[in-house]
Amino acid sequence: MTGLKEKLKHFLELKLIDEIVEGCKVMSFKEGDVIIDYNKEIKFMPLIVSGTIRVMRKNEDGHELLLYYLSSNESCAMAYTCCMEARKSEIKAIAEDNVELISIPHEKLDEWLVKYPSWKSYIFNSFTQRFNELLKSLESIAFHKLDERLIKYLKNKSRVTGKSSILLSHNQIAEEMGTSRVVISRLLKQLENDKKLLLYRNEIKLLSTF
DNA sequence: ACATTAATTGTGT
DNA sequence: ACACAATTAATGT
Repeated sequence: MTGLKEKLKHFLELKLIDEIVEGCKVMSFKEGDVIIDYNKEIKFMPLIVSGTIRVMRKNEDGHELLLYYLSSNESCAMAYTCCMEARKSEIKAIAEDNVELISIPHEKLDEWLVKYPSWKSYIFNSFTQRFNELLKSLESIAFHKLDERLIKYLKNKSRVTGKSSILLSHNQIAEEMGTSRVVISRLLKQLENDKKLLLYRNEIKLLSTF
């Protein structure tokens, strides 16, 4: 708990940190646990202390695709919007590994927004960050640059796992990106020919040139 | 050790 | 996108 204070110090003011430590619960999740599910009321906004969370969204045709990852000191922009009006969740959040997070009661969100400038800029920053990400992927989709999206996906995956090997089948990658397996296989093959990575069964090794 | 089967990956149309 | 071939891993005998 003391280490937690240290981490928050860098971007939140002290009085706010005290309030967080006083009034907020710390929750733990194991790999694969569902933290937030579709159509559930979101009563807490998560602030990740350690571990990483995968945020998914279901399409009209029932297919799930990956929105983004959340790791240390990040929070969920989607959860925030839902919390404010106590709306039902449009997303699903799954623990990618063991996760510790602070759950912030939704009553506090408004209150802190006017009370603490650092909270306001923290929330604002995480929104613009997500917004820019979405703009970039929108651009990629508009120009059919699936290869760029795949590269970002792989980089992301290796960042959150901390490993240069990605242990997934082409099919799982395709599902998370909302495409077909064949195109992923072909793109990966090209990347392998360009000496960017090595392909094995259920494993992709990223090379230093990646 | 070998055969069978299932799952993953590669490729052409 | 689809179909099929090739490869690899898993399991049983």
